[in-house]
Amino acid sequence: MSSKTSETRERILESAWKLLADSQASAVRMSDIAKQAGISRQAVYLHFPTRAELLIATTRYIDEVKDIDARLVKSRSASKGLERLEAFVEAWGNYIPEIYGVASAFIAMQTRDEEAGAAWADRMSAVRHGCEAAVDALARDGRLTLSLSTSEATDLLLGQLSVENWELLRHRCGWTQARYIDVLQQTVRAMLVE
Amino acid sequence: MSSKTSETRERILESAWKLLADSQASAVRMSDIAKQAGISRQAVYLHFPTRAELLIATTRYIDEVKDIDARLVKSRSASKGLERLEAFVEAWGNYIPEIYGVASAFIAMQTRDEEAGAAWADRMSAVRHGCEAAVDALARDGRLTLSLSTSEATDLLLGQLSVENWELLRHRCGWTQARYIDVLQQTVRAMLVE
DNA sequence: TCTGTGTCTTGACACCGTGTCAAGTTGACA
DNA sequence: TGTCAACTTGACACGGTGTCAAGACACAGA
Repeated sequence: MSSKTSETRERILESAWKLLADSQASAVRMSDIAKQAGISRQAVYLHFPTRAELLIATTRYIDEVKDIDARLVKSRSASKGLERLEAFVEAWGNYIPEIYGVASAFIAMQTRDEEAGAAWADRMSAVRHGCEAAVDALARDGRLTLSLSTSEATDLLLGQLSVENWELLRHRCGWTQARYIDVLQQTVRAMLVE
Repeated sequence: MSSKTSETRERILESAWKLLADSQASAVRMSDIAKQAGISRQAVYLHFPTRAELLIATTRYIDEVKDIDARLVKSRSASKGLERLEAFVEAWGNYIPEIYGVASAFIAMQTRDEEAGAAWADRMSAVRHGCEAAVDALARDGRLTLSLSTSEATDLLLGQLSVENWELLRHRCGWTQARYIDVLQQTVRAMLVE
């Protein structure tokens, strides 16, 4: 029964999401996810061939449920570069908490697992495109800092908006989410805008 | 024979350093290090109880050989805050390549290994002190951006000077080391200096 | 020269997590 | 009633860390 299949599949994805969200990411094992979903460990492998593929499917699932595209509309439709940049920082910066669990599982995994590394790199390249679009819009307005090429500015922005930087400020340094967004907008503006 | 002991110990540290420097950090196993040092895997455990302790000892060894303290003298002796900040960015930014191998082994390990996590956090707190000193000097000169507290400015600087950010720019984005230093000095100045 | 001690070797093993395999159960549907 | 797909149980291989025991070897001091 295909509805039964996708029901179980969804329960696995929900379980993975939940566990990754509240525990230390890489401490979540396949058996934990199975237990949470109320099925056997082997049943998980009937739906997802490897841990990496399960993580990949989980991010896609979150993107769907949390509607990443809708969050980016405001940024995409901004007419001025500066406006676009600030909307992008806000949208992505507020999306990081949603995916942080899965993200840190990927980050922990990417050193040992080729597939996970590729999947995460792919995801980051999508973020990079967002950064690039904002930087390009800024350059078109003639407001990009002169000493930076658009590609360098994009790289810097990507680093600023990295999950690792978010983790540092929010978790290790105890910033609030609101302050994180505020300061990042201000910082990025100081860095990139003439 | 204590001279023999420390000779082997040093050979292990050298081997760990070399392997971590040229391969993907977390792919380096205890047995690889043993082979490189020309001894058995078990002999490594006679000198270092765990992989984490070996990594810790390796960073200390590198600090000694590469004389981290000497590199920070210029920054510490700067009279103006801005001068201190730039010297610090240069010193630490140029030190990262030396320790990158071990650093990424720590970063990969910290999620699963409590001890490694603590050791790396400890190391980072030393860097934070350096950041803090630069920020304080800036504040004393009245040149710290008004919208930031000194602790926030310190956190931002730490993020900017993180190994993860260095890796992003140098490895994933292909920046040269010289450009990395240049741009970072400029960026950090734009972010923090009034 | 004998003996003790510290360093290292070989080889075995426990543990943990991932992924595989085989045989059996259950429930829905024709 | 028989078939098929989804799931279960239980076993196992693999790779990496860390432990343990028995023995080789060299060098010290009596």
